[in-house]
Amino acid sequence: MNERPQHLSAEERRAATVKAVVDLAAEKNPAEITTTAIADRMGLTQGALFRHFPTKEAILEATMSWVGERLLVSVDKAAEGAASPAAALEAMFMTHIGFVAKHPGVPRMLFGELQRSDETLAKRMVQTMIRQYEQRLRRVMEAGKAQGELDAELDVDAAAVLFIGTIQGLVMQSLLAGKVSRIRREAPAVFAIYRRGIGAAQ
Amino acid sequence: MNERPQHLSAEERRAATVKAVVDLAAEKNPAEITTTAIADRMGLTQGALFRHFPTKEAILEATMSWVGERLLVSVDKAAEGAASPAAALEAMFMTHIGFVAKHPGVPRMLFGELQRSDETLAKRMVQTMIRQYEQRLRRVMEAGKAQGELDAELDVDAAAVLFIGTIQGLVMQSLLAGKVSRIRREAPAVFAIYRRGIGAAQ
DNA sequence: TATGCTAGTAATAACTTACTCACTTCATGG
DNA sequence: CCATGAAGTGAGTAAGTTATTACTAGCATA
Repeated sequence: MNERPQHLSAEERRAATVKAVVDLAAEKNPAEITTTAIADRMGLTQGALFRHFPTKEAILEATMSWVGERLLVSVDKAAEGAASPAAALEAMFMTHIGFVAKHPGVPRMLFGELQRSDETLAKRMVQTMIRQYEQRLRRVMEAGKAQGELDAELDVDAAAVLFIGTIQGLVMQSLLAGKVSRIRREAPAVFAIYRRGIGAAQ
Repeated sequence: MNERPQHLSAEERRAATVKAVVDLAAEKNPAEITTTAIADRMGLTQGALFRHFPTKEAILEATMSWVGERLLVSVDKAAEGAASPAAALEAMFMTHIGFVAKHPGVPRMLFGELQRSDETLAKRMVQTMIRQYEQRLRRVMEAGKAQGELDAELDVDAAAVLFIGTIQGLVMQSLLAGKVSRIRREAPAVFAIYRRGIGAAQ
């Protein structure tokens, strides 16, 4: 669990902390991630964390920032290379699923953060991120409608909600089964139904 | 917050406790529901709770049991009265959404329970409940396939996952917006897309 | 090599949590 | 009407939480 501590620069240490949080979230309830657990994972004493972050909140903020950037960037990149709006949606979906399969703790943390009753910065960061994500989805879908690939009557707001729900459903399934591997295997079939729901009539 | 305490029978007190937990979950992070918060809500001292439940875990188990019964029964009843498999699915969906709108804390608690790393009884109860739910969905969908109302090629496992994800997406949206009212308004449009995804080709 | 700075330690303060228990209050049947 | 058992009180405990701080180890460079 804990190796011998090594001197890292402040920047490296902050990055290592974020990585530790993301890793821990994959293994246990994000609500149970204590500063002690983070420090143990890094082979550090608990107090040392507060050399680099003023509060635990700040650790969560840094983690949300990391997640937001990585996820949006990779999803954007996937959409860019696609030949059509529908292909872009599928690429976004599969990239997102790949990200989640690689970092299973991420969707749990996001959902957990959204549940918090107090209005923290970390929570607002998650809200902003999801809204940006939805905006991207709506844009692609509007393009799909315009060129006739998607249903002309499609309610893009509802479709964006369902897109995210589709992923959430797969995450829930992986929690049920206790293993993340299923998520990758089941994703195509689930997306196929979604794709059919938004597509133009045959 | 707390009224004057009244003497209740053990059975009534246990029921009141479950209700307090469900209510609290609607307002705050389920992870933050402490025994003190529950007792306060009931106008009781914290120690009194342990006259009726041996542990906090037992309180959660009782709550999960309450949720499971109520949800499954009302969904079953909705499906029974439907004219066709597709109508049954829609009735189940709308009933489920109605339940969630009435008890917004419920889906959060279920998800939170699934996230727990330790194998508690409450967690296993949630797993069992969702599996039963999926089984009912699959049965209705198979009937829909058989009579040609649903796509003959439909992957019912994936469709069941997506059904639950559809609800989960709406819950997430209500967390984003901070109000539950939206969920009822947006549900029909989201279900319409889902319905289209599983329906027979035109 | 000496010096100054940064990272890390370890003890602990301040607080919260679930749970316990000796005692008190209540309500109801003989 | 009062004895008795159940429900409730409130003070307490042990364990665990974030955060603070006096001190130490390690690195870079003048």
